[in-house]
This record gives sequence, C-alpha cells and structure tokens, in this order.
Amino acid sequence: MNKITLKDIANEAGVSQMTVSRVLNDKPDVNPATRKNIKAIVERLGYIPNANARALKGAKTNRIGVVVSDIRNPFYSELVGELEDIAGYKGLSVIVSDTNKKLETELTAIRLMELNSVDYLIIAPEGYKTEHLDQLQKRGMNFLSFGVHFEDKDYPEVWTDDYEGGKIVGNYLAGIGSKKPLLIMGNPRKTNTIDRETGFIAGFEESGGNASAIKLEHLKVNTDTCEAYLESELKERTFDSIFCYNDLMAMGALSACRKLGIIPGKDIKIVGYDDVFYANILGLTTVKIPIKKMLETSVDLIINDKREKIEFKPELIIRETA
Amino acid sequence: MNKITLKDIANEAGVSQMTVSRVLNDKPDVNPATRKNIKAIVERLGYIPNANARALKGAKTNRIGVVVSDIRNPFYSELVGELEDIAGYKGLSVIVSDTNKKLETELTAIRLMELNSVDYLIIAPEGYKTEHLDQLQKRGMNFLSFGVHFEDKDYPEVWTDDYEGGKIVGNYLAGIGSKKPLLIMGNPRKTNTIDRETGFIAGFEESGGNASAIKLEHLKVNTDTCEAYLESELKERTFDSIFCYNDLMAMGALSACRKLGIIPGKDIKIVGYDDVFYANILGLTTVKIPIKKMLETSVDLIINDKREKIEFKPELIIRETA
DNA sequence: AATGTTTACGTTAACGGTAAGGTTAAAGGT
DNA sequence: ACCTTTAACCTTACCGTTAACGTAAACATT
Repeated sequence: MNKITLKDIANEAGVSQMTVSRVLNDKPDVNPATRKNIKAIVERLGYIPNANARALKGAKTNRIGVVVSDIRNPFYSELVGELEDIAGYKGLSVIVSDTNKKLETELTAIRLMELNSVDYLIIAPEGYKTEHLDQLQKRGMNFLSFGVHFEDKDYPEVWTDDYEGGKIVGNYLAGIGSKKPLLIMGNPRKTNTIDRETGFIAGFEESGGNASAIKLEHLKVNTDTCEAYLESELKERTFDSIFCYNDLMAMGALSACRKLGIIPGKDIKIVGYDDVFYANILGLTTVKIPIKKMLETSVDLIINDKREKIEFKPELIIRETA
Repeated sequence: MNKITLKDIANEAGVSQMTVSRVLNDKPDVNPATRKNIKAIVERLGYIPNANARALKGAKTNRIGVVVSDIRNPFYSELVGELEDIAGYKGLSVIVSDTNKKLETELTAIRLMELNSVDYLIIAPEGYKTEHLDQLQKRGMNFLSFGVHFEDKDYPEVWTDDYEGGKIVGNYLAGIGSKKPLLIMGNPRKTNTIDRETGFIAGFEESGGNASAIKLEHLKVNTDTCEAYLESELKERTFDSIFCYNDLMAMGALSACRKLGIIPGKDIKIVGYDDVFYANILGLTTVKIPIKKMLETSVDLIINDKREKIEFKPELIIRETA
C-alpha cells in the first residue's frame, strides 16, 4: 500500500513532524500561514493518517464495535445499518461481529473488538450470562448493553420493556377474541423471552382471556424458522392465534400458512415482534421497537461516557395478520 | 483497557519479549519447554496481541474489509453474514462499510478501509465508475470486485452472468405465456442492469415473445421499493408479469399486490433476483446467485493473491409467484 | 539594557510488536 | 585441547504518531 507519512508531509513543508501532527489534530501553536500550507500539502498528497500508529499511542481510533448474534436477522442488520448511519455522521468506523452460534462465542467476538481497539462497544447480548460483560467492565471498556436489561448490574443499557411488549399483544389478542393462543418463543433462559411471555399471559388474562388455554413452545430463533413445526401443528388447529418471539419466526409461520392455504388475519391471527422492514411488506402485525431512537441514545451515552440505563417503550403496530 | 503486553509475559516467563514473540508467531529457535511455559502464561494471563502494533510493523492485521451499498438489503446482509462465517474460520476480522447513498461515497468507504489497514478488501461496486478501483490497484491494495464485471479492467473479480440471468427469466416468462412483461430495473448505467435487461429481452424473444410489448421502468433500488409506483400502475393492468431487478423490489411489488387484492402467481406473474432468504418465505420465483460459493472463491482468490476473474452462473428458482 | 512573556516551532521518548543480527553456552568434530 | 557449529536465546532499531518538554526569536515590560 501507498505510504505517505507524516514525515513526507513534514519534508515537503519544511517543518517537523510534530508541527504537521499539530495541524492535523487542530492543536494550537502553529502559525496560521504554516497551518494553511500544511493543509494544502496534506490535501494534495492525499495523506491519510495511520490509525494503527494513533491507536498505539493510545489516541482514539474512532472505531465503534457492535456485537450481534446474527447479522442475517433483519432486526440486527437494520440495527447495524442504522448504527452505520449514526456513526458515519460522527466520523466513526463500525466494526461488526456476529456471535453466530457455530464456533464463535460472544466472548471471542468481544476479544476481536479489543484486538481492534475499538473506542466504544455496543453489545446485543445473546445469553443470560454476564461474566464476560463483568470482565469488560473491570477492564474499563466503554461498552453498552443493547436490548437486554440486567436488573442487578450497573452496565449502561438501552432496552425496551419486554413485559409491556408482551402485554399489549396479550391484551390485543384477547380483545379480538382469541381463545387459544400459541406462543412461539426463543431461548427460555433469556430475560427477553421470559418478560414477553409473562407479559403476554398477564395481558391476556387482564383482557378476559383464559391463561390456562395458552400453549407455549420454545424454538430456536434466527434463521431456523418455525416452519416445519408449524406445518404439522397448523393442521390440527389447536390454537387460533400465534404470538412469535420475533418477526423472523412470524415470517416462518406466515410461510407455513401460505403453504397450507391458511389465511393469516382471517383463519388465524399472527403477531410478530421487532417491526422489521419486511413486517410492513408482509402486512404483519407486530410490536415495534424504536430502534433508531434507541441507537441514537446508545451512541450518545457511550461516546459521552454517561453511565445510564434507559428503557424505551414498545408499540403495537396493527396490520393485516391480526 | 487492560494492558497485558509482550513485556508482561516476558517478565513473567523470565525471557525477552522477542522469545515470546517467536512463540506467539510459531517461529523456530525456542526451546520446547520454554515454548510450553510461555504458552501457559499467555493463556493464564489472557494476553491478546496488540493488532495495531502489529499493523504498524507492517505485519498482517488479519482484517478483511467489505464495502456494500446497503447492509439493510438482505442480499448484502446475507453477503456479510456469509463472509463472517468464512472469514471466522480463517481467523479474520470483518470490517463492514456501507456506502449508503446519504453522505458516504464508495470512496470514503474505501479510505476507511485503508485507514483500518485491512489486509484484504472485497468491494461490491455500486456504480459504473472505476477511478477509485484503479487507484486502489495502483496503490497495491489487495482487493476484489464482487458482483460486477468490468470487461476492460484486470481487477480480480467474482461475479455472475447477468445476461444469462435475465435470459432465463425472459425464456421462462414467455414460456408460461406472458405477453406484456414489465421490467422494473435499477440504475440504468450499471452493467448489471443493462445485462439483465438485454438478457431478458433476448430470452423473451427467443421463446416466442414480442419484445416490443415489453415495458421498462428504472426505479431506485434498495429500501425504496417500487410499491407506490405499482399501486397506481397495477390498476390499469397494462402488463401481465413483472421482472424486478432484485428481490427487494419484487417484495415491494408483492406488497402492492396484496394491498390491491391481486394474487401473485395467478393474476400476475412476479419474478425477482438474488434468491434472498425472504424469497423462500414469500414463495417468490427468483434468480438464485450462488453467493456462498462466490464468497468462498473470493476469499480464496484474495488471500492467496490469485489475480483471476471468475464468472458464476445464475439459476432460476421457480416458486409460487410465477 | 536586562528580564519576562509569548509564539512557533523542534527534540526526545514512548506506544507494542517484530525483523535482523548479535551473543552465549553447550555439543560435536578432529 | 582447540575450533566449529548449533540451539536458544538477547539487543537494537524501527514501524507512524503524539505527549511532554525544550528552545530560539520576537515582543513587551520595567
């Protein structure tokens, strides 16, 4: 690769490297004329400062890391996309890593981030374990937990009220006359799952539903859609509505319906979670998470080192499937 | 952040930094016993080598960059996801940047990559301009153009035959009796667009269609779906099939159909391009691009510095919408 | 005229790692 | 017993940048 260094600029301008460095970092103690001249040379030669050398000196790298569990899940790819927008405006590079069940654990993903010396780190924690987050905190990493709330920890966090999210769905489905809902949830050890479940049950009862009629299933989330399961299950019709842990699973349900000739919204009610872009395309009723605002808040918190916990509220988006 | 350095390991082991370095890089001239001991200490202390210092010395950073135009487009997020899988196995970190029309151009994205001293760079070029790619080549960057074929350039490339892709759709739609197809394409200056168009026209005629009946529209790609356009257009029914530049646009068409009560596959034929995950969910007939194989090939080419151009063949996936 | 003050630089050392070359003690050869 | 070889280290210098400190000249102050 091309190697234009500070030295080259300094030689060209007839000054020391330090003076160039000062110009580049907008520091004082430089004659305005010299400054202007150096800037012109930098421009002309197309000099790009070496981020590695900077990082080595302990200066900011302007890199922000995100750890997500599956970039192919639209919720996360939208998250990354939004973050890139926001970060871009602030001159930050985004480094993405997904934990991707196969080999990599969240821990190795985090190591990767440290390796690349990110200034900030946003983690959408997959699990319920917090050891690695505790470690991060001890080591002084400027990170934030996104989407998951750890009651007893003092990490900075930005998340949505999952209990409330479940509840508005429970209220709604009971309200439109569902008697036997099926909940297709994800990992039962995640607080997100538990909150959405218990919220749903509470809401369903509150609006006159019979909680004991609720059927609960825990399936793998992500790209493993619940399609296969549903195909067999849908035939028996032991339920009249489905509430899915996320839109991806709901899309699996929609797909199964289509194959079986069951019309969502009419024959069966289906509700997802996340309000992903495709939910709109598909007419999927879902729970919207204000991801853009949450990310703006997250970036604000993290770059200004505000150690706060901020909860957002979800919102029911009613479309055609329920 | 925690700062365990080579020096710390060296002190602990009672050897010089260089010896530790040799162990870490699997180089010779170290006593097996010493090597074992050092490895144990490294493990125990959880030492992570500083990638910046390495990069500064001109060593490999093990970072691979990808430049895509919109991570929210499932084609690209799947691309990134696959790449992370492949790269992960090889111990590479992936740095993502999207060019994201708003501010950032492809050029700044590329600069970002240089800034972060990636060893390799995969670019899915948005435009038809090649100056920045030429520059990259001159500067000796190890990059590869993904998905776009530049006939007269000698960049390494991996792409699919877009002409063929358009042609199989043209053949197919004429074959199932479409008389008046509508093509909804993207940027008319991209070779991808042109090839898919001309391929379609050729295929349509080849299978007995009347090419002059084809209606052609160029709309913005990406998240700006063609929904609004279609809603008004679909009412008049001046066409009996739609071939979209990509699945995202086809999903917009599907959505418009759903809102207007038009049944895809029955009332109108719809074909997309890319065979994104959601195409399967939606039953969308589309053209499949062997993205996984292409990426494996890309990574192989780029890390082994093979300067080749490799073309892949697309495949028609027939589902319910056509 | 001698002494502070300010401005605009330059010098040095360090960040953490590695390539290149030097050093030492033991082993081997004659 | 002396020389050569080799294994297994160590030392030095440098990658590009910047913090901290140093300094010379210009100007102001008494």
